[in-house]
Amino acid sequence: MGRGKIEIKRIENATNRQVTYSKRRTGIMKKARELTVLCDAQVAIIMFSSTGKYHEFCSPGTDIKGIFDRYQQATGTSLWIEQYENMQRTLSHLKDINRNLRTEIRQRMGEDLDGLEFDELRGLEQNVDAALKEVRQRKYHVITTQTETYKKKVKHSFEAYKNMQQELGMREDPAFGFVDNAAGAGWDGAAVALGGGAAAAADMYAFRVVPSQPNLHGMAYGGSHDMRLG
Amino acid sequence: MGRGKIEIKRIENATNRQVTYSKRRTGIMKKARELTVLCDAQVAIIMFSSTGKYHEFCSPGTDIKGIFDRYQQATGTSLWIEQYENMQRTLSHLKDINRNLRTEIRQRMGEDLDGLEFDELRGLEQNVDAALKEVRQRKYHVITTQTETYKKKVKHSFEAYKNMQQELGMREDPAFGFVDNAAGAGWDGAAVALGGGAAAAADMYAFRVVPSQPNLHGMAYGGSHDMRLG
DNA sequence: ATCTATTCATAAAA
DNA sequence: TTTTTATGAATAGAT
Repeated sequence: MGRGKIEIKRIENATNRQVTYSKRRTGIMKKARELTVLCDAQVAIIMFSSTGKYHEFCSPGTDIKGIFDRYQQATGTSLWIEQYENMQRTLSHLKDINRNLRTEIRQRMGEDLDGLEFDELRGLEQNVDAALKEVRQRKYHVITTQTETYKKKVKHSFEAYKNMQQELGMREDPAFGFVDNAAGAGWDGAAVALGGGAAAAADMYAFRVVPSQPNLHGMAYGGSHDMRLG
Repeated sequence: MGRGKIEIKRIENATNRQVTYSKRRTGIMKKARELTVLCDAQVAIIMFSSTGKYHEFCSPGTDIKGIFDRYQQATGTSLWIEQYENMQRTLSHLKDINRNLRTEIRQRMGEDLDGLEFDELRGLEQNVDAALKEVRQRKYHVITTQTETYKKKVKHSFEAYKNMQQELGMREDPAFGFVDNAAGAGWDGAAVALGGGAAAAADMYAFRVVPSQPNLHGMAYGGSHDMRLG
């Protein structure tokens, strides 16, 4: 059908290819429309040219999605439904897990204990007790390290100050002595601040429950767990 | 194209309609295949005859789903992709939450504390300490209730026994006395068992950390949290 | 795009 | 069904 028979193989000339695509596409669409009317059929066609241009045909009375839905039903081999249902399952599984995790956290916070058997309560108590010991040990370690660091800082700074004082005293007039004393008082102040810190640290080992709830990694210990799904 | 021109309208004769559907369907499929090869295009066709019979064509190198996915991208009108991506987002959000919850639980168990600041540690300690008090209180309540129940049971049973003994003593011969004594020993045994329970209860308030890890709601306190996604 | 010479598709018949 | 064949439709290459 044309001025000569052509071999069915890729048309190398890009222009010819594009022209042929246009003509034949129109032809197919027309055929599809005729089939739809003549035979009372439903047809959906989606096409992409080699240049990425997109065209579609769809029988009137439905749409591409409608035909694809029917296609999935007909084939049984659901393309997306399967994936979709997999995701649904995964999602609900994750939600279950999250609910359990929240329950565990609440129980570890001493809430919602009504449902627990005695043995479970005993296990929880021992576990929380062990955890408390761990946390205290870690806190102790941190405060020790921090105190050491402060001590070193102070010592270093104080030595720097002494050196400076000494150098100033050796080659400057006595008017600087007053300034030096003031600097010394400043360092004493730092030492007092450090002492305050140590006192606070000691205090922290007391079993004090304060209303303020610090956050850890964005989670409020003792607060409500608002990381649920919207 | 045939022995006579035909009008493009529904073929009323069912047989003719079916025959025409068959022939024209074949024709369209052939055209589609040719277009695919000649023009290096991607084509997908889905058809349903008026009798519900289903046929498809798809360019080699892809499948219906592939073309449909591309179609959705091209049109922007995401029929299903939007839903899919929503679910993906929800899923990854849930996973994040899950991870955070696990972290919180681990920290409440005294693990993974390295990343915590001092203030966070202090908050955690106070929180866990408060939780421990709650758990102990609850355990005490449970054990008290349980003990009361046992006491009532024993009392009730003992009274029933006494009544029986009395009745037997009143109208049966002394040979039953031996049997009654044996029954009494049985009740003594029950009392001893109860006493053992009470002793165990007292022991449970000691800060004992045992290797055994009871489960609560299917979750192992102190165990690994294996409720993660597969 | 539009125009033909050709080839192709297919309606009706068998 | 499939095959045949006369005929209308589609289109390759030219313009």
